Amino acid sequence: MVSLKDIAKQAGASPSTVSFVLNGKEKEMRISSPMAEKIKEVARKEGYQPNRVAVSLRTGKSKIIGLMVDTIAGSFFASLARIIESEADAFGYKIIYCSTGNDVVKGKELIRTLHQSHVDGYLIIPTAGMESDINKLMEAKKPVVLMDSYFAGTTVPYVLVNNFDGVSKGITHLINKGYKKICFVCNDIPLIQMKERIRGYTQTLQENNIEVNKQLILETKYGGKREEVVNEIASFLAATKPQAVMFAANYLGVYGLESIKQLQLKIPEDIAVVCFDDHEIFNLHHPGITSVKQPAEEIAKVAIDILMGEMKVKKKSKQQQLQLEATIIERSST
Amino acid sequence: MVSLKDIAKQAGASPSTVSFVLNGKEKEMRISSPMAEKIKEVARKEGYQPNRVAVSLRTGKSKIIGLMVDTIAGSFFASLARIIESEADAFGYKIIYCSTGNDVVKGKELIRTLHQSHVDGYLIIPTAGMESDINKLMEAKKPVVLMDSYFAGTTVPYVLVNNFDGVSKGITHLINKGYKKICFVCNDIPLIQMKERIRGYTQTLQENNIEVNKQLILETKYGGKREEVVNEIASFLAATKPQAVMFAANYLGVYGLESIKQLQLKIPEDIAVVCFDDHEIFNLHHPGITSVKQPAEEIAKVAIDILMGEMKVKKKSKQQQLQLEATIIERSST
DNA sequence: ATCATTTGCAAAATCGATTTAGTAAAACTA
DNA sequence: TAGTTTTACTAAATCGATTTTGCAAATGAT
Repeated sequence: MVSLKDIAKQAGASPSTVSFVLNGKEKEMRISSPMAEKIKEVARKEGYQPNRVAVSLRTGKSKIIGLMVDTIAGSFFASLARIIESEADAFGYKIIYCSTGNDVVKGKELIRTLHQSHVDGYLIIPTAGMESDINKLMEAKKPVVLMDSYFAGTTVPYVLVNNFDGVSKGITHLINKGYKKICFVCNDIPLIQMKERIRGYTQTLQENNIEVNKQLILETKYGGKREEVVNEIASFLAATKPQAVMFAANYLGVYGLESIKQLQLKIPEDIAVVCFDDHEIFNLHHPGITSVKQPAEEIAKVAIDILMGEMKVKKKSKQQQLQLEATIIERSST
Repeated sequence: MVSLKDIAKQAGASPSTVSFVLNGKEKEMRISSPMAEKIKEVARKEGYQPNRVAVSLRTGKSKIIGLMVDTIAGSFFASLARIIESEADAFGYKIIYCSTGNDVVKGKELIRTLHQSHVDGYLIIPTAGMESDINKLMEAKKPVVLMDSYFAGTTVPYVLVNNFDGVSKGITHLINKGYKKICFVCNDIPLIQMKERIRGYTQTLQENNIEVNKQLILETKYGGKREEVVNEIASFLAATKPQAVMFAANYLGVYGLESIKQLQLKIPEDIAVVCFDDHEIFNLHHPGITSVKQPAEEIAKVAIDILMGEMKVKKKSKQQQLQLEATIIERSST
């Protein structure tokens, strides 16, 4: 690899002069234009590329953003990742992905690794138990933006869908279609977004003068085996016999469809279905499954914007904590 | 951040001594055990973590592997990524993901960025036009392993499914079920794996004494809009009226199911379906779609193994270029 | 003509580790 | 006891950039 020193030697200049010129400080450092031209010429000819590791060591900046997610396989992540990558690229930043696999210990380790690797900023989809680590990052003045969830009462910036309103839209849609006995299937993730979704369910029913029956809420174990969850949902639906069901997450919807298939129920005749968070499968399924779609692209864009503000790459956004609107996609399941 | 120098000061030793001890070279450098213990004690107490950037600059090693894929959203990638990450972790390596979005220019840029970031090794799912860049990496003696595809006639190590045999298994399965008029839907990616899949189709038919009719092969444009491809497949199937169809990639299968839905054909009564490369949707679909599953986990493991061999982290694998067996998953579509 | 500025660049310090070369003191040898 | 070897470290060079300080030569002011 050709180094700055090599360029200096070839151009008959000192390394400092070369650095000034190639970093656009020739005016400021009053380098003569013949000298500057010579240096640029040599650098171009030799295809000089600065050693990012050296730059990072000296400047303390890596131009890299760490993106931590629970699982890299999810479809929500997939839609986020593409946008985040291209948005970051526009600011000259690269992304390092890593997944915690919903393992707190691994999450802590990863934060440490990213920290050691001197990433300039963090985009995190937090899992339970990460609050303290994230607070440490904040104390260390590291730019952090959370996505998909957040911790109540902190000043950590976040961007996520309005979970309460999203579920409310789904439930309202069902009520408007005439369904009264509506089940809700969620999981036991101890994060705020799930609480919000449950609140969206109960409160919307109340507002429509429908009595809330706790028996109609199923809280499945998060991380449970697919088969077990499918069976759990099946027996729940068999026992409660609702007119409609709303699933609180797309994977629950996918599992739920399997349960419904098992029970040989017809959608929407025997049971209407709505799911929070869209999935390709819902579109392809026969009949199509009505779902509440998260504004993934917008979330990604806003998150990067806030982060760039924190990193002083652009001017700071006024709003650091916000919830974006979900939209309902009507298909044939309701 | 606490640095090696700080530890040295606190322990009353020189930075070099601290470095020796913390890198397990105390014997070799005959550091006295009281001194060594003191240093370890201080390092532990202060929670010292070496600055990876500095280490990387000095040693030229980053303990990072670059993983380049065409798109991060694909399900094949999702299954690969998890395994690759955990396998690499076992060797103390981290993964940087990046996606080319099937853009040759972006791919070239990314290789340069990774190179500048001093990644120790490359795992690449190559796209058309990357051959020269990959050859350059090989010339520079960089450890590279290709996945999912390869370039004929080069010595670049690769791991992928046996595409020929995989398709052959699918077609054989259809023939055994009694289907004779079998269509094949593929795309125009100019990569070897697609050629192999087409060869798998034609050759298997021939071996079973079924005449190959070029009219029964549809080559869709890769990267075409979903709707257009769906319509293209629909009119193709309407025109050819086959007893069975095999799709050469899982996204084609997904699109194809939509086409079939459009045509209001019943699976498998009106048309039997097999797809190369499994997808969650095929399991959930009613009826389930028979597919040929790639051994994604094995591919990931073997790729990492070869790469570690190249990087001299473990002893070199004997075989550097290999194709793994696909397995057929029988569902109700055939 | 003399002193003060400005110009144009180079020297050297720095980031935080690793690694080679060097060096007192202790131990051993003859 | 003088010379050699071993022990137990430390000093300094190094990786490749950035950035502060320094310093002749040219220019300007009086």
